[in-house]
Amino acid sequence: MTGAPRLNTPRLDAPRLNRQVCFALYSASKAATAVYRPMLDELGLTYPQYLVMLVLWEDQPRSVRELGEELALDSGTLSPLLKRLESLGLVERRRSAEDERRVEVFLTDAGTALSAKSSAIPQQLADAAGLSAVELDQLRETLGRLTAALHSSR
Amino acid sequence: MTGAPRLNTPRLDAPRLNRQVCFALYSASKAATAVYRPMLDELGLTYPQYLVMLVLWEDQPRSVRELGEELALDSGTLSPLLKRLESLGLVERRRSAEDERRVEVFLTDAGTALSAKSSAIPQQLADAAGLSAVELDQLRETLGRLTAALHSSR
DNA sequence: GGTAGATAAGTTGTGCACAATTCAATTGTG
DNA sequence: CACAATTGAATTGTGCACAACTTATCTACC
Repeated sequence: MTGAPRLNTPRLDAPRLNRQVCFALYSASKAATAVYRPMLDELGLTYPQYLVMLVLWEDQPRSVRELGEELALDSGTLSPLLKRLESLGLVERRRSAEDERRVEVFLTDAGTALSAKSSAIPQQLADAAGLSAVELDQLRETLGRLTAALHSSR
Repeated sequence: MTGAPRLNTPRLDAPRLNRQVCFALYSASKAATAVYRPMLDELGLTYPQYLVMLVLWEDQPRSVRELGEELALDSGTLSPLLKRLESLGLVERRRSAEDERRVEVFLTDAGTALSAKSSAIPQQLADAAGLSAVELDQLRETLGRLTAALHSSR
């Protein structure tokens, strides 16, 4: 491996490309939440609130810290969001008995029941995406590697 | 084309997959802006402000409406953002003489000069992304199709 | 030329997202 | 045991993002 670096693929304009990729990411993410919005409106949820409910539907209770790790959100975002979910009657927050610093988030019956109402949403999104299952899988994999690389670069 | 529908690729769990893709999108977008943040801090810009400057560096003046079309942002987001750029001394806003409904956004000398200081950012991002130029190109293309499909589904 | 409808920008209100700070509870160490 | 450092959650402040609304201007059509 000596000599001048030489790419075995056509040289692309990486900086401009990268800018386009970052904007494409920002743009696609906004477009996806815009498609979610009318569906989630019927549940009375925002997209971040829906993400929290998805985590809780998988396993509960979860502490605020655990939710934050799963979703990459800090307490500054989660604390008021969870208060809104609580005032909607979907979750309850209780101080942990073992460690009184921790706040455990539980689903209420209404919170558990909401899962059924949300079951059609993923398929609707998949339909709106206009990509094949294989493409979606590849996209998810690439985005996962990208996110990991971006995090490790800090 | 008769008979039961049959996919020529392994059946993947589209709903769960799709949920993962949407979260991966949301997550990657946040990770990218987090990598931008310390670089943009040195310019005194946020990521959305940087996007506006990128558009203006390409061609100016631009009306608020034109900026909104390029970036998919409405006046509720752009009006206060542009005021902040103006108070930073980077842009100027003037009512158009031909159409007094329009507000034209111009770069100041300081705004033009900032372009040079930002020139290293795209390459730094490309480095942090950890993907090849070909992968970035494919990602951009897929995201573009995804965004278009999501928009047309509304 | 007068008026209805469309368009451009701004304002208001709600809800993230995140940095920085605060406070209480817990853990580790001498 | 004491107490410094750490951890978990909440609070404060700034800046998007977007829906809904307001105001001013412009265009079309009569």
